[in-house]
Amino acid sequence: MGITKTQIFNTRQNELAVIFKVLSNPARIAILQYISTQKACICNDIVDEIGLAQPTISQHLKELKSIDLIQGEIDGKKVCYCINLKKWKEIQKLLNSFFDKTKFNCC
Amino acid sequence: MGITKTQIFNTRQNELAVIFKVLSNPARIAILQYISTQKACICNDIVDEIGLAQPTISQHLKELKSIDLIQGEIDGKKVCYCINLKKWKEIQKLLNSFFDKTKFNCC
DNA sequence: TTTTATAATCGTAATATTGCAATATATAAA
DNA sequence: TTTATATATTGCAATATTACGATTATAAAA
Repeated sequence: MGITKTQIFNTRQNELAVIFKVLSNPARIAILQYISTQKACICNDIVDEIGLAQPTISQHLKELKSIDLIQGEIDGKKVCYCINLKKWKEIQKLLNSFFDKTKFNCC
Repeated sequence: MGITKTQIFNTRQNELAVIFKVLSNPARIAILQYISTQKACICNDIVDEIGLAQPTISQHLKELKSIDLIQGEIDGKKVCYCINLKKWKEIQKLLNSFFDKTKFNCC
């Protein structure tokens, strides 16, 4: 088939899967790391920094935005991308909760 | 194209992406949660528990095994799947390190 | 207004993922 | 040995993802 059967899982499970999916690409990991190291709100040097074409980067940024992990502020003809600190910490907490709640009663 | 350009990213970035990819499916999340709630080393009631066909579950288990997140011990004609506690904690630490190292100097 | 620069969107090719039926394998029970 | 049960593997159809060229939209600069 090719389509994930989200209907048979609960909201939390699907939510976790979506977050993990957004993070499941090295380009998006690299973009997040790069954005976070910039002192000023540096924008599409991302294209120069990462070795991918501009439409590709733009698409990855869109996916990161889809879960609010980053925000883009328009600054003239440039767009300034920043990590959404609130969401970032929220997600970290959510993932830790997943890892902590999974118990090891077995073997 | 359709292929991720892993060559242009570093080992850590690719490693993180692979871990996130394995976790990026609600069936695999559900399997991990189910395995972890079982007191005894219960095996493939997983198929009955999750609403997916046996070959599909088998494939998901294989992917979870690919990063050593679970282990399967053969017990007669059954196989007993358990979470690999060591790896589990290792991955949690790795993800936290990723989340912690990402700074917020921006906006 | 025209040009230039920046970033988003569209369309598409290559490849990956999801899920399942059919089949294979392996072990236990009869 | 035969049969039944549990799990893995194979092959395939449907769909998703990745990447990029071409194009479009927007705004600053000339």
